Amino acid sequence: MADTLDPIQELVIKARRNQILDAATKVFAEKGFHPTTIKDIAKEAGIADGTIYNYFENKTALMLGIFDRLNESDKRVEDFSKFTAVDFRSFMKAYLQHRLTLLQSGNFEVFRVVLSEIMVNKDLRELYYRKILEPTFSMAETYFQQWTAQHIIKPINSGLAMRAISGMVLGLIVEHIIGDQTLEKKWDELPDFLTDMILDGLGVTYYD
Amino acid sequence: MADTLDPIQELVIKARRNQILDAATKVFAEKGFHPTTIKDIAKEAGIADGTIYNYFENKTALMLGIFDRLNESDKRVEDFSKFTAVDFRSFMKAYLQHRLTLLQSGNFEVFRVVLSEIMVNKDLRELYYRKILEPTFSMAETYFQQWTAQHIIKPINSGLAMRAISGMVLGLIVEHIIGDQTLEKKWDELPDFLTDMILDGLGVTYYD
Amino acid sequence: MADTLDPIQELVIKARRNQILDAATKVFAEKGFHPTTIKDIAKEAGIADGTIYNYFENKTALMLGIFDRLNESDKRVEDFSKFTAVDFRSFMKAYLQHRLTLLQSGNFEVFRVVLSEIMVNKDLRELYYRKILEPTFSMAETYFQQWTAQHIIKPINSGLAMRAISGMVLGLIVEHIIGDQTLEKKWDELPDFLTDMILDGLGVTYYD
Amino acid sequence: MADTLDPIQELVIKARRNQILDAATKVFAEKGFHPTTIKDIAKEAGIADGTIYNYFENKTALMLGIFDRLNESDKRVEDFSKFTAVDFRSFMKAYLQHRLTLLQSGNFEVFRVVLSEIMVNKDLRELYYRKILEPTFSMAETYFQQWTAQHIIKPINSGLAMRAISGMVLGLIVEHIIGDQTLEKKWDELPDFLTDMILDGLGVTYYD
DNA sequence: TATGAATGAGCATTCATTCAT
DNA sequence: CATGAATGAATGCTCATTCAT
Repeated sequence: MADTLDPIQELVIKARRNQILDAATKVFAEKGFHPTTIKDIAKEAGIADGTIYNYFENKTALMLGIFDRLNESDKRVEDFSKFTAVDFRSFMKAYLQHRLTLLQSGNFEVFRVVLSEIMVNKDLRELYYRKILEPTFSMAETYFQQWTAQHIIKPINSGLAMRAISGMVLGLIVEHIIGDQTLEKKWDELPDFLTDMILDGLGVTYYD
Repeated sequence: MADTLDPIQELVIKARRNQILDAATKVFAEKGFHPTTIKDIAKEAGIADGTIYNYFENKTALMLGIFDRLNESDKRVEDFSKFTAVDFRSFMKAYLQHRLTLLQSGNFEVFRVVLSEIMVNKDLRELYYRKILEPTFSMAETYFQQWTAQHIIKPINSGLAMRAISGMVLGLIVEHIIGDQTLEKKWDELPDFLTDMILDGLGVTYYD
Repeated sequence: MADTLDPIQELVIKARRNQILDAATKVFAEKGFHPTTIKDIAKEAGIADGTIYNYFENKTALMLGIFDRLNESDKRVEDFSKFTAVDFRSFMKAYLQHRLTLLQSGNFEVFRVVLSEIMVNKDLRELYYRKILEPTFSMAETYFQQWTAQHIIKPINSGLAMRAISGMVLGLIVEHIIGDQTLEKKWDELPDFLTDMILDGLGVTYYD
Repeated sequence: MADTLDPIQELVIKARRNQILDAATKVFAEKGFHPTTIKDIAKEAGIADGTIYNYFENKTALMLGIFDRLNESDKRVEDFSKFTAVDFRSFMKAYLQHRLTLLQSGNFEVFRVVLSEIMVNKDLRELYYRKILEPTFSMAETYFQQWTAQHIIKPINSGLAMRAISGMVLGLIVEHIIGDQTLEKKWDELPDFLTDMILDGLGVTYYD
């Protein structure tokens, strides 16, 4: 009858969805997507199997849901304008800091599963590209062009530069996920280190 | 009866294994690991389901097998000493060139599946780390330390530098896998671009 | 508290039952008994799932309910005394007319489902036999015996004759249900045709 | 490799299919189509659940299979030319005899389930019409027209006559299925009785 | 009474793996 | 060794029914 939901109902529904996604996140992180059964998730959430299907179309939708939540928490960050800093170096440091910290506190485990599935599931992949990668790239490129115009950075291919930097972050995360101990230990040093490396390069003189 | 195999037998076995792995590689690349059935692979290889189990313990072992073959072909490359170049810049360019070209010609699809599974499967992950990442890192670090000593590159944390660079390559591959069009188009420009970026940095002056 | 229901309450209940049965009839007719879910019916009726269980024991009881309503509307007709006609031929025509028209205007679809379920569900089958077939047969047989005594029809086995005739009607309905186009087109000619056939036979002479 | 099967293999497959269909027939007859589980059938057949799926696409295909077997056994009969008799009356008697006997010896139970499902399942219904009803009707009509031309029967609408007669048979079967005791007891008298009724009619004189 | 979220038993189907031939 | 039929455990998902509100 009513097209719109009682706002309280809406809250309850959101809470239940989150409860389920929390459980799914935890179990997926532990066992991976495919080996996890709906029963596993239901048990973890302390509800019946069937209840999950009142809130999610199917198992894949759970992945989507987790993905969306990651996405939401990302969005709050990804606005570069937040990183207002006096100079470019500080800006880059702040950005890297943020990006690399995001995954700590258990998020590594989720990201492991989500990224794994993204790589292999076309729908998820396209979603990830459209909702995250593309917007980020687009915004970042604008900034790079401004900085270039302001002679803050060299007049390089901003599209590639930005992809290289974000790729570097992504790759480091993957290496961390795969179990590299050095990265695990020195993760906090990365923002500083990478900033210097990106801005100044490794070469001993700038004309090398 | 015999502890050692007839060398001809051994060849036949190796050939059969490769035949199966070729099929598995193809089907995994098309459908992903979990959605692929043993029957799919058997059909692709033109043999019976059961035959596969004469050559591989189970489905996971097929993944391992594919992984090992990638590994083998990697090994032939990964020896940095091959990249003997007059100067460091040329060396870096050659290395990146090699690393980035490796995945072309259909290998992207396999790598997509293998990496996806590596991220999520503990055994595979450890194997990957132990057999590939760690040796590479170890060798690379040695080189970096030499270069530092020779004042070819700045005296930075060679462990992090090398992880950042290989991470960048890995991340760019992942971004490519995920479907980024810009990377697809400009893939060939990357070795040059990245070399400059890594050596000289993006900053407009080296003291910025 | 009260053993007897407020007559208004009773009306309300009857109305609600009918509302539900209307919905059930419609959906059963469209999708069949087993494929139809309680939710389907509730949605069609514009009420909640649970409400249905305030009026019907379970899903089967809905079938029973539909069946009973068909039964009721049948009863009003099945009294042969209604078909008072000057002669036997007119009587038979009127009866067949009535029987064959009964299912038109959407009732074919319901009957399809009900009959299908009757054939397979023991309870329903017995109910159908006890409440409909047997009484009808019983009444019809009485009439046949009268007609025989009055030399209106031949002195044949009235039990078989009557079963043959009603069987013919039933069979034609089933053939129609199954999708015979000829019957669909010529349905209206049947009363006349069948009457002649039943009374005069197909043989070219009566002593043939 | 081989497109054609080893003829022995083919026999084995046919035997296994029949074994499964025997079991399915039995259990369907006992419990009806929907309430029967694959496990029920597998248990009855003495094989594993999964084995059934090596021989049949899905549960519905089992119904189809049963239907096809009924169909086959029907075909051997339905050729009217078999019923060569000196006169039409003998012919009709032989035909009815055959038709009504066909379902005895346990076949009633199968037919109950098959017909029930036919009424409600569109695919099955169309199949039944196309493979059985239509060909039968078509052949029968030809015969009726011949008989009419030979003045053996009255010049009536042969399409309707034949549908009425086969409908009568079908309806009597349904009435029997539903549990009518009279029909059960007098089933054997039907061929004679119906023949007379069809040819001579019930009316006391042919001009009534 | 009406609601509809929660339940969980139940089922069709899949598929890795085995093993007799 | 090769085969492929047989296996049966495992799982995603459905849906009749209940019951707290």
